[in-house]
Amino acid sequence: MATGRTHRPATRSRGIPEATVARLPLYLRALTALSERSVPTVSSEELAAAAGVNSAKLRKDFSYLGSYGTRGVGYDVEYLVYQISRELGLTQDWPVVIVGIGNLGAALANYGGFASRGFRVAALIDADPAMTGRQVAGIAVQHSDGLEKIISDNGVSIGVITTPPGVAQQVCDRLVAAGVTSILNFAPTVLSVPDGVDVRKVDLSIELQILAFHEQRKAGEEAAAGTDGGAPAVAARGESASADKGPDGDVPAVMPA
Amino acid sequence: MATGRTHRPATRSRGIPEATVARLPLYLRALTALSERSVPTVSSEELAAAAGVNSAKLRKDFSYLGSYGTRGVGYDVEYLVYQISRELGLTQDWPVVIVGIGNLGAALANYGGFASRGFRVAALIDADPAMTGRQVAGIAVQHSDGLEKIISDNGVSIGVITTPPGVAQQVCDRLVAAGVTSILNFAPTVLSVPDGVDVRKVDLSIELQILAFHEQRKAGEEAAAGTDGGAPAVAARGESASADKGPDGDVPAVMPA
DNA sequence: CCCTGTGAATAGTTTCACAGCA
DNA sequence: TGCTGTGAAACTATTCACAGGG
Repeated sequence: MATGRTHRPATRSRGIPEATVARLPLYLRALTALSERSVPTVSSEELAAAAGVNSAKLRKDFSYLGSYGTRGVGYDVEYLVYQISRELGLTQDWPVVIVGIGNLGAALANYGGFASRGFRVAALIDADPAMTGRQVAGIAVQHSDGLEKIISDNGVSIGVITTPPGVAQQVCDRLVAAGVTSILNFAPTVLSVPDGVDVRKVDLSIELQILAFHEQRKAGEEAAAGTDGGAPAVAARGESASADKGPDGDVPAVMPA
Repeated sequence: MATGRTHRPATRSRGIPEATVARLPLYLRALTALSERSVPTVSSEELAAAAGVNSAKLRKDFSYLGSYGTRGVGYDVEYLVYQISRELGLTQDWPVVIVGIGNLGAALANYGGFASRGFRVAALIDADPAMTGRQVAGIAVQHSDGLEKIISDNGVSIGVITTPPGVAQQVCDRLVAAGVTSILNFAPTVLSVPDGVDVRKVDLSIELQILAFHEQRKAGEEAAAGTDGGAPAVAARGESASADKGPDGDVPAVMPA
């Protein structure tokens, strides 16, 4: 696996922390909303509130991009929209393919948030011949036989996998072999990819499980409180009852790896 | 708004780090697969590979749960499945409602990963009268007028929001008022909730944007043929605006695999 | 003054490396 | 001997608090 090789000489002129990168889209969305309301400038405090983070964090994040604010005033909304877009690479066009057109694939194809950023759904691909030719979100579904050609004809470097888990790895392999170097995986499987290929995963049930964990803590917390009969207290072995967890509104997206 | 508690006791007891909690579902999935293949025990090295993490991390994670392994041997698969399930609160039944039955809501309703864990879709709710009564994943969609009654009748404490962003906050408010204390939000909006309510969000376009960021770096990388000479003033100061990307070193893969 | 930008302090996470038990 | 469990070190991220420009 990862082989610890390359020990980056720590050259860090332009090294934006992962945690910051993961928040840039958040700021961008908030800024876009302000822009649509023709708000000209915004303070770190206001923008932070709109993005759901705290202002010190936001200022620190922006400091990695450069000094784009004006002391005593705030940030110019349009300028910041542009800078963040550029930093994220959204000023260019990213053709994307979605493989596996079930409900989830269709949901993604219809999702407005893609087109409004730099993403363009170049193709929808499915292995089921019955799906081929069907229109989803105004795009004709193509059969997976042509996957390689579709990738190279469209210069696709980002692929989205929304197939059943059983075929996700082989779809992934084909995507990578065809030239895709970034994959967003919705299938509940661990994908293995060669060095140089990025994978991010979104796992629907993991998020729920994390919520359940915290929910359970809450339930245990009100120890003596006789709540409704809806929640059966599971009394396993010697339980701890003390649970403490900073409730916390701003948990970033899915999970930085 | 961190308000809430000052700081946790922090000492020993039962404070499992968030990062660890977020990985437990991953381990659980890998273990479940092993269990289905009737594998009796597994070493940290093997399990880590299956879950896509490194073994030191996995052992550290497990050490927060207790000492469930056997030195020189590994972990008992069934026992660990049980322990993790219990820790995550999956040994109890979690009725869940999904609000907003578009493609995404339907995808979630059909998602097998829920039922197989402790989650049960108690109701599908939509504001569109045309959806009411329609069957999705074998469950009849109910109108949102009855939301409060559905929540309390079923003792629901976890809600999933898959509505358009414009109505997400009001749906959220109603869920919370009706007693929901954990929310999984798929709408691209920042939800505000009272203290004590957990919100996690899954944002499809954010993930793509993060990929685009790294993808852009890769593309610019070949330009950096010249060795990055002496590190410029560490301060990252100066060198403001302009200059499209002065890409440098590599960005490690998001997920070593 | 107000608000940004940022060093310094703190908190949280990962990795190392090895003691110790089956 | 082989593998877990865990302190300690290294690294990353967040928060504080204030210097300093507008």
